[in-house]
Amino acid sequence: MESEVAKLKTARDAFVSQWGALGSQWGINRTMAQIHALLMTTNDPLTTDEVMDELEISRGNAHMNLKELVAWGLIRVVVKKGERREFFEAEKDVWQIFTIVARERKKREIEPALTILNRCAEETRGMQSQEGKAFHHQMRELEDFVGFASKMSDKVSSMKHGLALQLATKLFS
Amino acid sequence: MESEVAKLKTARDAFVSQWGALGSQWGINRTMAQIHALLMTTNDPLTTDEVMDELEISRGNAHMNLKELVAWGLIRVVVKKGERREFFEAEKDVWQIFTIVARERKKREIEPALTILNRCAEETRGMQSQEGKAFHHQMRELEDFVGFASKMSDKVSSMKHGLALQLATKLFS
DNA sequence: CCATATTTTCAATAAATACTGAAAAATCAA
DNA sequence: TTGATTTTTCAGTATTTATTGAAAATATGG
Repeated sequence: MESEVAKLKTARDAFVSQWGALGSQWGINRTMAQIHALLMTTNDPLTTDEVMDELEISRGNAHMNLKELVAWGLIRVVVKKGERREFFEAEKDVWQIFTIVARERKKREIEPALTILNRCAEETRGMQSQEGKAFHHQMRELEDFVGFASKMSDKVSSMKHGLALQLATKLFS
Repeated sequence: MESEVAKLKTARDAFVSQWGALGSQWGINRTMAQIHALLMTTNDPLTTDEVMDELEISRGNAHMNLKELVAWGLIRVVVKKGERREFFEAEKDVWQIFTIVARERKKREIEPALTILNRCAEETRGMQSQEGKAFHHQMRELEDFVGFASKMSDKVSSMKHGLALQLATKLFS
């Protein structure tokens, strides 16, 4: 019979590997998603070398992706007294994770779209032709909708976990 | 002075090109996003050859991406009487576009995540060690949250545009 | 200041993804 | 059934993105 320790290792490895594969779908690179998965399921903070060993990746790769995760706010640098090396630990609260990802996606996906739509709408304002009017109208429709989504994203992200859950439950029960 | 027709062409080209660039961020390939942008801002349905000419892409590329957009439901095939070729036209309603994209993202991003989380949680159920319990707990937390997001996505997608807007407005005003 | 540990950078390379173009298959009208 | 038109497929190629590994830069303790 397999020991609990071995089973846990298997489960964690599966999680890390598959979360990494999912990362691609999310527009996050595989290694970044794997490191995040690893740290989310590790109690003690890890060093760069431990991450390298665990995922069998190069130092450069580990370093770049750790820094990127820190920049997102999904992991933190931990300093241990008497230790020269840096340690990394993940934010584990799901609502925090969600709001961080939502904020990042808004920045990358929603805001640039708004900029484009606004510019295209402005440049075609007051056009006389049927074609021009139709284009302008379509740009405005998209702009309104994306702008609305942007505001919704802000509102939801700024809520506390409990409140959001409560609200949603009431709404849809 | 530039004619309105010329200005419109410039605006549309900018939209197509930049919407395509945005597509990458969204996990949609550039050409697919460009074709979608082109058809969203064109009144009359276009043939494969017109799309090829407009975007300066190969037949294979145009064909594949048109079919993919049809599979998503973002564009439709139109048959004109007396015409042997197929024409394509885009869904222009923003709420429709949103629900289609939301459904597709749920399928690609949320459902596979749920499967992974559920399996990892099940495989570590009842573990005795501190580490095992912590892992199991983290998987459950993530599973609950993602499951909740999945339900929310369904509910919102099934609403009519007006209703969703009204609801959201009331909520956040 | 020196020796050593650690972090950071980045050119070269590998891997993944998208695109082309031409051939094959399917469709249609006569 | 034939020949012309249109759609579909896909091997080869190009482009983009991710990763390596080693050198350079930085930080630390003595």
